[in-house]
Amino acid sequence: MSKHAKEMGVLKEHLGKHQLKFTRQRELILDAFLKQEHITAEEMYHQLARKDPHLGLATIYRTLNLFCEAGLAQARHFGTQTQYDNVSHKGHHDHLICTSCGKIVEFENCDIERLQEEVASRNGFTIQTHRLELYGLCSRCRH
Amino acid sequence: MSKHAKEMGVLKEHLGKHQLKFTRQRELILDAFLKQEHITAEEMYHQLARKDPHLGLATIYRTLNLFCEAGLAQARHFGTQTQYDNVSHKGHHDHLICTSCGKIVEFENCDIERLQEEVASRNGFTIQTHRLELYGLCSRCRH
DNA sequence: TTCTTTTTGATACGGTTTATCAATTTCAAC
DNA sequence: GTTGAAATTGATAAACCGTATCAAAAAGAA
Repeated sequence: MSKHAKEMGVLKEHLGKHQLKFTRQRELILDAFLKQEHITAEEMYHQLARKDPHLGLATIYRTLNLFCEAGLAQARHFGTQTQYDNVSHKGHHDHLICTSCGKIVEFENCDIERLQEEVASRNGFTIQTHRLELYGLCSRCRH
Repeated sequence: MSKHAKEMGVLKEHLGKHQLKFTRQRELILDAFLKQEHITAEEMYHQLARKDPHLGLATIYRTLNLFCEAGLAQARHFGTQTQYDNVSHKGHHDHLICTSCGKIVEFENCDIERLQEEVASRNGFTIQTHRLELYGLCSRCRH
């Protein structure tokens, strides 16, 4: 039984529902993806080049977008690149980002999440996921 | 006295401090920008094409970025494009986004903002801006 | 007006992501 | 296990957004 059996199951269920196929590449990419907190397609391309030198960049992009549709990943446009966040790994985490040095601090706050639910239900929405990013200066860069 | 005298003053002060010049284009773009809640460079390009067919896209980008530096605007990567938000117009607004039909509802919530400040200061950060997006199903799409 | 500095507009460019398509792989039906 | 229809892959071309470049024009102080 694989380390990522649960997520592999989520993927297979999504594939089944959409007449898509389970391939060696999709398995390989999911395994690598789940070891990360967040990663770009380019980073994953280089990382997997050792395991499979013929794995194409387009396949990485396609597969990471597939993960988003399956609810396993979440795309986040950061600067000029797209970060793919690992959603299944642990509870959702939000980001504090220093606009000067790029430092990223992850955090979780139940109170904020509860208020989000409130806002959503007040507007008739059911939340599936969310994204919260706070941009500012870290203590070092403020001086 | 123009309708946007205050913001025009903010711009002029920024220009003065940085040895930059007040131009017809900057005035034109600021006037158009302040009438919007948020806009992309491309949208503004088409919108202003009627008033000044020779206004270049590069100038729009440069000027909107200038507004960000002056604190009048705020860039936000939304989908593949960059949205420039009108900061002076009113308080920051966040988004509720339906993942099924694409409907977008804007909202503001002081309690959430206060908690954000708390999280930031606990981590030694000073917030400059933030971004909060809630993804889910609207009442119509849930059924 | 003059002269220096900044800005503009047109377009080339760079980096990221998607589209294209022939060859390959999957997988359900035999 | 073969077969065959349908989906996927890999390589690369193309699209897209935003920035850099640079000669010509405009701003603004002297």
